[in-house]
Amino acid sequence: MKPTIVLFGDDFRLCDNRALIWAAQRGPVIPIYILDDTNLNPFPPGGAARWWLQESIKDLSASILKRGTSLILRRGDRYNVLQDIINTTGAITVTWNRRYEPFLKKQDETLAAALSSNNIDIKIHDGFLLFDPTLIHTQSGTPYKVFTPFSRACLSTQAPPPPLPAPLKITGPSNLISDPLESWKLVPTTAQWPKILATHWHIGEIAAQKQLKKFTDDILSSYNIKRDRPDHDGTSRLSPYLHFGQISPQHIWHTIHKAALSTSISNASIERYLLEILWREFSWHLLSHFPDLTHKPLLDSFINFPWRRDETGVNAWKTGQTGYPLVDAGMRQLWQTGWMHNRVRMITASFLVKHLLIDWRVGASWFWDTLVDADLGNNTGGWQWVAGCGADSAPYYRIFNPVIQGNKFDPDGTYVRRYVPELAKLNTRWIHEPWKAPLNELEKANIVLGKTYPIPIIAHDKARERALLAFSHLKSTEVKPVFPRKT
DNA sequence: TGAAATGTTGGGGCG
DNA sequence: ACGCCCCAACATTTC
Repeated sequence: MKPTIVLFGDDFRLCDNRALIWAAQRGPVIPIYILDDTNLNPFPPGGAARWWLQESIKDLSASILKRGTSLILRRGDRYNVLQDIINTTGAITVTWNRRYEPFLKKQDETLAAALSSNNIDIKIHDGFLLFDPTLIHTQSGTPYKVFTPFSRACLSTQAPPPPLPAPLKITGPSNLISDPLESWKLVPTTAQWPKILATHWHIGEIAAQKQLKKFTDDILSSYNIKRDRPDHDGTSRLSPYLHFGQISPQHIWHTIHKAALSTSISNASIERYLLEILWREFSWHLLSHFPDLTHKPLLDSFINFPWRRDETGVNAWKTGQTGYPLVDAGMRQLWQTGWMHNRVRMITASFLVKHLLIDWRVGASWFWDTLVDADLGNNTGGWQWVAGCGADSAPYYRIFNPVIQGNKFDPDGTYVRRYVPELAKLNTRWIHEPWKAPLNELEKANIVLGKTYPIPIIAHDKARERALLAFSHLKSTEVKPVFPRKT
């Protein structure tokens, strides 16, 4: 029996890895990960993601080794590398799980065509999304551009297949050359930040499953209430695992449904979480249908929007020095931990786009570089949503007030105090608006505004007024709202 | 999965 | 008993 080459991509798992499981059932397997940085990928993984990638490769290597063979690491053009392996092993079949990042998708299609023309059998499996984007569409056959009907369509179609167990044994040739992972230099060896990130995360397939269990056991029951509270650990924190395929969305989907049956978890929490998973699905389906969305607004009216250029403002935003405690806490959480609470993502993004009138792509690219869960579908969808130029997105006049949001979702200031320690001693009354605190209150807390903590780089009411004016010019060309159809 | 402005209501103080 | 003002609480509309 000739070996089957399993080409790993964004699927660093054995469990429910359909390409791997399919190959292992047929016979010998050559699992391989190819780092292809010879190409012109417009969205190569950023710093934080490269760190997670490196750790994921280590984890996958170890677990494949336990099952009986080795993960082969190679760097270079994917076609050339595969041809080399094919020539030395006599393999005639290559399999992988489908990818959806526009550039990678195209690259995979080219690869499949090239190998096929050399009489290599290609078998492509699914597992990154719950539903096939070509199968979820409106009655007229067009992609959904509004979330609610999209989610309804997902929920009323055939349920995703249950996850498959990991292959017990993987056999394969053991004489293949593999690069030492260190030689790829995915992460700078001298930098401090990877060490700091490492204190916040456990990476790997087992870690992903543990996190899912922790979520369903301890967090899910109050998800509906706590998911908006950055001061609580109320979210799933599964995003990086999901992005790197250390857990499949099918696995999550079925686990959540099981939890809904066997425990007293409220329907509201279950439904809320499933909707969040479907937002991911929505973003990816849209990106799959409109591959330009990574750099082009869905709404044409935004194409010539006069975004401001403001190096100083962008820098204050990136480093968490805007003078708005909640915004700064979020941006610092991002830098320190490679992750930011979802509500705070909306608030910080809104601040950049609406208060500072900076192009959403500037923010998207910073998130892309710093998030361990940097995910082209979610990131693109999220930023277009905030900017108001995407599908079913926030209207232009929805401008988050960081003070109100802070009082509402971080009422004790716990989150701000954690990430903006220079404000830690400030009375809760002023924690989200230190510029209004009486001088003696600031003194008591050892704060000198403008020295130990910045004065707001822009006044909220002025910024709001300016944004409303700027965005209101779009109105005339805005897409008209859809009215209910006559039946 | 906003916020601010504007409108409405109703209870209490008071002449 | 009544009208009037004030204003908080809530509702609606506007950005």
